Amino acid sequence: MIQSLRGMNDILESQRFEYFIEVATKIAKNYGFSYIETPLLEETALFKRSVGESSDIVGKEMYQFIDKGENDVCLRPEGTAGVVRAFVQSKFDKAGGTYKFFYHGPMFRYERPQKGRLREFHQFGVESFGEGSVYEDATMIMMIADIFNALGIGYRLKLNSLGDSNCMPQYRESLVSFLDECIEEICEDCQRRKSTNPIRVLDCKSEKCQTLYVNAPKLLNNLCSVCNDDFENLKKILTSNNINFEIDNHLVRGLDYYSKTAFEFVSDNIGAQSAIAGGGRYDRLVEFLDGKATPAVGFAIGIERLLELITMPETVRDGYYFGAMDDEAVELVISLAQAKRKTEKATVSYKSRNLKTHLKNADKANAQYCAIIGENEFKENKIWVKNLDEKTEQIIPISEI
RNA sequence: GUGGGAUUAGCUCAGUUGGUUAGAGCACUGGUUUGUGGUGCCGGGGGUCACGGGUUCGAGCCCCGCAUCCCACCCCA
Repeated sequence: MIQSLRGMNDILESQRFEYFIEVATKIAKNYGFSYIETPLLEETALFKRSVGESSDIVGKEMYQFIDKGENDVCLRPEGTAGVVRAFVQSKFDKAGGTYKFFYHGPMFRYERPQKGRLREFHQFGVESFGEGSVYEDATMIMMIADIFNALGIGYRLKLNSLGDSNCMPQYRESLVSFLDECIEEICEDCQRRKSTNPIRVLDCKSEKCQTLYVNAPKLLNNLCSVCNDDFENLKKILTSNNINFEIDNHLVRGLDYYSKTAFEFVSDNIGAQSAIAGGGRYDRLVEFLDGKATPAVGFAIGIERLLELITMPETVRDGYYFGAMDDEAVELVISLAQAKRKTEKATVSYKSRNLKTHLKNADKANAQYCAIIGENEFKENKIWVKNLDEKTEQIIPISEI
């Protein structure tokens, strides 16, 4: 038997999946976002320059290969880079103004699979270009909160600010000199991080490192006045809109392009892979990808991780089930179902059955009405219709069904 | 990439110290004295015990390998 590749699943819980897309799409549109779809395959350089070569995603997790035209390409490991590429390629950066996109689709990362971590997984994401106000950051967070609330998903929101090109380099320097002082005591990973992306040491899982970093310079204490004011405003607007959050000094997003606001929504009910949404501001990325400097902010939601957390709406009976009790009436009920489908859902049994079996089948099919032609009805050109919710039934002429 | 656990029917799982023809519940399917479902009763089909080797008179059970899933690390949505 041929199996799907490791970490790549068929989507069989399609009702939950569809319902999530439906709810998230509706809310994103309410916030003024419109749908964008970009290719699954992109030039490898796109991700090297945006996500960053120091990240694990680019460093060791990409499905990368040389195609038949000798292009170095890879399956997208995340969604933002492609949207930014499309934004720049379409010259929206030069046109100016604001642009707001949402998307959903598969992402690919070659990782060891476990619960909540697949090699092909699906994200719903949103990107906003041209809006530098921190209120847009707050709006992003409120949009996610709306989506999760609509789906009945509980969460905790972690918040941090990474600073901008003004204060971040300075902070990085003081962090590196701090690391130099305790270089002998920190773990191997952190020693490597010191040169590749020092900020990431803050997120180190080693207890020993974390004990040492208690005395490390704090991001939030080193923000410039602009970043600090923005962060204060962000907290204020979230509070006044009843969004609960916790400040997490160690929240460092794993992609290199983030600056200023960084946030992560986590769930305590799905195991170790607890991040269900993450995002932040990336004001420099458009420039990195050869566009005109444009402020931007976005987020992504991991759909598979949410699926089991979604509270589905109660299913209601819907449509018709048609059946016949004698072979000679089967073709007639097929025609009736065919006509009914112009306006409603209709299923039909191709086999003649006794009434009890038809009712069972109609119930299983979750039909609202069970419409049956038996011996008597067939003679009289009538059909027996039962409302399965109200348990009422009537016999009506076939022309009236 | 590292460490640990698991894998028996479509699903959830039993299966004794290695010993005839591998079981249950659910699901599916057929019937159930007169045409009434979601909740009665009786029957039926369905298994290369993940896969490949090995030990043994004999392996679902013991050993080795491998694949996948799960858990933790790591990473992140």
